Amino acid sequence: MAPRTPPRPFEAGGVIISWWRCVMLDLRLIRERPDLVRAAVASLGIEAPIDTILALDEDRRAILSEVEALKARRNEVSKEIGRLRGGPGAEPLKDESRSIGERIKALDENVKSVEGKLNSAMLEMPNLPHDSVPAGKDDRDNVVVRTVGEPRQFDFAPLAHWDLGPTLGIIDFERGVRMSGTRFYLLKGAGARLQRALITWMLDLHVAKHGYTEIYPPYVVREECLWVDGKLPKFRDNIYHDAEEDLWWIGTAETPLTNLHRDETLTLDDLPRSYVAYTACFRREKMSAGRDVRGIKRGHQFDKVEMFKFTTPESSYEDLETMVAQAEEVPALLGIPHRVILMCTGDLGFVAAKKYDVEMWAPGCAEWLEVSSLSNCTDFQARRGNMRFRREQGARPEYMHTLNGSGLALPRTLIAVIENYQQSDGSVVVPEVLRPYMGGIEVIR
RNA sequence: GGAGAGGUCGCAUAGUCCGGUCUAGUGCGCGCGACUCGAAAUCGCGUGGGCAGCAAUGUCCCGUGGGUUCAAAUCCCACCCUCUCCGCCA
Repeated sequence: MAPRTPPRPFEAGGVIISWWRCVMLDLRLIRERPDLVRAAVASLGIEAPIDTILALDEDRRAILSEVEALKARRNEVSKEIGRLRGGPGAEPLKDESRSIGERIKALDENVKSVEGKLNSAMLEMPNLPHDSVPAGKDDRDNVVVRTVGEPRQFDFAPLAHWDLGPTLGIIDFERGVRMSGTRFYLLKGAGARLQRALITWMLDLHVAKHGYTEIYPPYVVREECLWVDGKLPKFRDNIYHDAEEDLWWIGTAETPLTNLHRDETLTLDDLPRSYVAYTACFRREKMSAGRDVRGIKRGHQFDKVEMFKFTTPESSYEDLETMVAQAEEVPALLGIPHRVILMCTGDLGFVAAKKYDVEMWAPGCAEWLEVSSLSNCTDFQARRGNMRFRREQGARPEYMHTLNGSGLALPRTLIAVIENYQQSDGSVVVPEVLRPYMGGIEVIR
């Protein structure tokens, strides 16, 4: 691929003025079916500047036709001046061209300002939900699609990982906090190794069995990457940012993976493309302390194995089901109960057209832990990142569809393993599938 | 971090000094056709994208963004990226 610098989708002041224009939600759809778009957005419970967009779009097209006619005339006049080679008769033409130029300049500034506002507004437009997504207000309306596996029956009271971990010496909260503050911890000995085993095993599973290509991406990215994957503008406050170099720490491998084929036009043969990446993830998570943040469930830094797929519009929903099944294999092979939740419109968020969560049962803290979130983002990210494909040589490029899903998030999977495999004496049995990655250790004690 | 070279229509290159027949030439690749029993070779034609428009067509794009000019691939400024040498190092 040609190493070209992607234009930044904004400039100081937040006004977008690059060629990065009008490609978020298809502008034509908003223009032609505003009623439909309005209803869809309303079902998400998200505010979107649809009226602003409609007005700006109309403005833009009106100015554009005028300015293009002027430019056509100026090009003509300039050519004529060139033919005259400075001979007589050139001067009046220069005057005409000059005055046309002034009008063009004024109108161009208009266009720029209108397009800037239009692009900002378009970047605020969420993706629209698929027909198969249940209507609902919030997470209470999500649908449990299936529950797989029976919770283990304990003949003692199972402990939560925040008790088990420190006792076993595999989780150290105090020293983590001493180094880095609240919401940091460290894993130690067999605990650190168990997490590493999970990472390697999951990567191997997705590469060898599911055909994904492993990627080791950068953990810091430029701002435009976050616009492309849809983290911006919504999550600005949750992202760590190095002001000195203007680099942003990823909150998920989805961000670099989404940008993997940015500004590329692939062929149909290239699709689908499946990638899996293990990365650390960084999130500011400005939640207050409380039950939800006890233990290692929600830290500022965590590890995750992420699956990502670039695919075609006609197969993306099928691919989503496949990806969910691939994520479910992790709890299945670990022998831990899990369930699959279909998110309702009100809990879909900004970029997904359809989204499932996979949750694993943790008997110690007695809750279903979200270990994966799998989304079909349809062409939403592809439009933002100009990611296209051609069906055949010479055919018009079309936007790809992108999907992402955790192939599982780590500390939570670790929690589930520890809590499900604990024994009455406080030791933890290593699941069968992980033993080859644990140097044969069968029990952590 | 310092010094130098450079980013052109899939790839490779010409053009940039001296602004206007560059609405970007050539080769390769690719597509269609001719020749052929078939193929190679050869010959002919074609070969990007965005936006506006019912269309004809117009407009914009020579790394990105500005500026100068009647007119910018070409001149000026800033930035991004690549390469070479030096320095520094996991």
